[in-house]
Amino acid sequence: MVQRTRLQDAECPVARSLDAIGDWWSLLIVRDAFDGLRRFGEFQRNLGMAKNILASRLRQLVEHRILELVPASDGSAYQEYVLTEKGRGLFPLIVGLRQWGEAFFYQPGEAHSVLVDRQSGAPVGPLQLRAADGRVLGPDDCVRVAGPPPA
Amino acid sequence: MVQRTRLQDAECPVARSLDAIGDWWSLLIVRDAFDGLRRFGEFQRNLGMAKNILASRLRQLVEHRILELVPASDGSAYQEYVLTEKGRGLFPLIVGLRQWGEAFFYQPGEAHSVLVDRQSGAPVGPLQLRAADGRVLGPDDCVRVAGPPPA
DNA sequence: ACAACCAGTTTCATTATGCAACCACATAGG
DNA sequence: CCTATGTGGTTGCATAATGAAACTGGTTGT
Repeated sequence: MVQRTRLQDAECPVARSLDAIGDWWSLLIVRDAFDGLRRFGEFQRNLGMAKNILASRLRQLVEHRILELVPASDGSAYQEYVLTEKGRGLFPLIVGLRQWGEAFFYQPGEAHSVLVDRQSGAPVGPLQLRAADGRVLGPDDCVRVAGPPPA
Repeated sequence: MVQRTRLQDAECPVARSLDAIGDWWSLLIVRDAFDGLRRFGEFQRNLGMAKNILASRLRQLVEHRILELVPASDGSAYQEYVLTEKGRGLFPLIVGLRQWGEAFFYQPGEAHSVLVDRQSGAPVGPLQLRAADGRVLGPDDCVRVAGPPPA
């Protein structure tokens, strides 16, 4: 079992998120879930990870309501792990990881899988943060400020 | 030292990214760096983590060229850790973690820090992935496809 | 010169990870 | 019905990562 709330600093949403998915395997499992994997064995074969660790991570992800167990879609007596709404909320994060990896870990011309828009078949654009008026914001355009005192 | 390339699956950019920043502390250090922290002691006090672990993480982050060491800005003989361009590229990821945390780990009305646009002072909008034509894309609007065979 | 501070390293105990073997139940074949 | 195989785990044990605390060596303030 993974420790929780290691931070005095848990009023920061980033820390709370990392507490749930901050270990090495969890996001890879979630990535595979976005790719349509559902069964214990599928995750295990695709990730090549130890079964006990996978079992433990899946348990955590279910506890955190990122995945949920549903009856198998093929009619067998087994169960499947599927993303909840909360789990699907991780989509921008997975895309962020992917785009950062693409930008900084590949030689120009080195092959890797790409994310494409289903409708056009064209690669997706970069993740963007925008201000209320539509300006795209970079790191220097933002500040973190203390939460509003409870109105 | 942390193991590298644990995955047969390293042709996936998500896996390469996680190999660099997939442990618990690294992204919190990067978050603090975005907030302007630069010195060993600042990170250590703010995160409350063991000094040996912090030293090891900072070393990794420097090796990965996410942080770099520069002479201290206050003129002292010490050094400071600052984000490189690659490190600054993690901005959308940190924002993604923050927004996911805000959306799913707080009760309505529970206080937390917020990210605001410097110019307007208003909270930033949600991270968005867009298609080439500007449509906002969700998880179901995208597919991962194998990288183009080297043209 | 001396005390406090800064940025670590070292040592050692605790915890997590990973491999391999094992096991219960489900399904498939004969 | 009986057996063989696949699925989805658990258990035990070795190894690796983590963490707390003490220690160190250079720096700074007085």
